[in-house]
Amino acid sequence: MLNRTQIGEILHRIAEMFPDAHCELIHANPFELTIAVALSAQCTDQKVNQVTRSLFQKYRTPEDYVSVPLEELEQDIRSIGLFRSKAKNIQALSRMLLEQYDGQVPREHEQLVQLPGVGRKTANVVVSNAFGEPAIAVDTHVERVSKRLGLANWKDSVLEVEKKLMKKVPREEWTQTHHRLIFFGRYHCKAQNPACPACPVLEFCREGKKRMKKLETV
DNA sequence: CTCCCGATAT
DNA sequence: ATATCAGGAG
Repeated sequence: MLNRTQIGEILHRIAEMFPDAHCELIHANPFELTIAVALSAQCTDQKVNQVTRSLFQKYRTPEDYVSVPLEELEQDIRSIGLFRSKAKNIQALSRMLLEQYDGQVPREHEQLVQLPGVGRKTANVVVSNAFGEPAIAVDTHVERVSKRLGLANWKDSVLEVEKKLMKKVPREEWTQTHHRLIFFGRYHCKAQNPACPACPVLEFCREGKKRMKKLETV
């Protein structure tokens, strides 16, 4: 549907819209980033930052997370949701870091996804934001935006969406593009009430045009 | 595929 | 009341 030129124009306009898109999870090192991303599943970045502000003061190393009872860590992250599985994962992840990696977060994607609670998306966020390795992490925003715009198909899995985006974008722009698509999805092309009437890429968006027609009939 | 789950927006 | 939020594991 979309040709090379159109895709380039779409990404260019989104880049102009959010020139300073970046990781909004507050962190001071790769370990904190890994914890923050693991906590961010089905939860807003704002809420994660609210919890990690105190969490990262109490827990600074993998040893710190392992040294408390599971129930205590659960209470410390309870307000984030999915807190039982996340607390268990964080302790197991910390143990694995201590046993296999001398307490350091590994730099390789292949090793990161072996950590409990770390899947493909989280690993991509860590390698790109903490270690400078180009990656496109497909989260709920990237998936929704890509499918609405027609950069991917509605039936595509998140892995298929990631592959299609990597093919359409130069490798050295993967991480920036990833952040811009997140900002675009979070602040403009939102899940509920997307701002189609004020959208700079409406002319390329099948879903947007469809939504505009529905607005006219009302 | 379902389950995990509290907080917030709509 | 319901949908959604930087998903991952079983």
